Amino acid sequence: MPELPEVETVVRMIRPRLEGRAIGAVDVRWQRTLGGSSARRFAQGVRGARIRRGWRRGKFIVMDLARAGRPAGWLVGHLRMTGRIQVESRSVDPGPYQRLSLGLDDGRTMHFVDPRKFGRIWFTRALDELLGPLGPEPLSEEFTPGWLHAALHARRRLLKPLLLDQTFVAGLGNIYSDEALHASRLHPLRRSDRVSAEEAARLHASIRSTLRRAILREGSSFDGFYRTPEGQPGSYQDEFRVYGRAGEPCPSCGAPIQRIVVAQRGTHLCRRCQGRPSRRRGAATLSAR
DNA sequence: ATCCTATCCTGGCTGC
DNA sequence: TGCAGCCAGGATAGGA
Repeated sequence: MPELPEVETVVRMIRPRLEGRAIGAVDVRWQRTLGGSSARRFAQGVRGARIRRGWRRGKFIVMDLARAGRPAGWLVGHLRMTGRIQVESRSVDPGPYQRLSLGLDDGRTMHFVDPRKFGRIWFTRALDELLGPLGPEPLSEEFTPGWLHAALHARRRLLKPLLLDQTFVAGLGNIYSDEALHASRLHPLRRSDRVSAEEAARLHASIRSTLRRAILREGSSFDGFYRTPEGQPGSYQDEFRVYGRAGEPCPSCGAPIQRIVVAQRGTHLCRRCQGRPSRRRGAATLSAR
């Protein structure tokens, strides 16, 4: 699923094809891709605008738009689970899952393709309404071990759902949360306010190294969905230590990887390496789906 | 404050 | 072979 490393890869690849281009024809094939906005309003916002710069915030793809050299709102995309962005010459058929297409002034077309229809593309003049709630970028200078420790103690949440919460830290999803927790030897059911400064520092380092390594590998592909805009799979799935490896031996200690369900998400861990969950009042949130 | 469930969606899988 | 039913998952809304 596209998480921070996949979205970063997409942005790096589409930037050179989109920056400087002006948007022409707007073709909306699935209304709800626009997230409630009307096709007319969307088209008015983007048609004729020029893309100045493309960048990433969390799992959002952001394109600064301009008209006559002046800022004119933003084109924002979120791939959710199965969204893809392809920039192709006009003759290339985007296939049956085409949801939205934007003509470009170099004769090419940017397609948003999304089998499961969860992805969204917005035009907005108030970028902060979309990005404002996000927590810090985990690869930014703002994200420090000290900040993480304090932030963990400001909440009383289980680690796994907290890492998935985009208002806590932006960009982690199910895969990289599991991988980072394993690398830091912390159980996904540990309570955030009971994590020591040393453990928080470990988690901080693990989140960063996992994401950086995954970016180098252009993300993870394993279910046929995620592909780079070049159409190539990423390769970080070859380095998964726990995700999707239930029953296989832990690469650190050899004990079998377990799969539990936390916050409705498949969660993978090594019980030997990652210790025990924090004791909670009442029964645990552990259910075997 | 935090948790849980349902919702949005479809392709792929399981089991009959 | 065909088909019903379940499952995955990011984000969010609403209820407990």
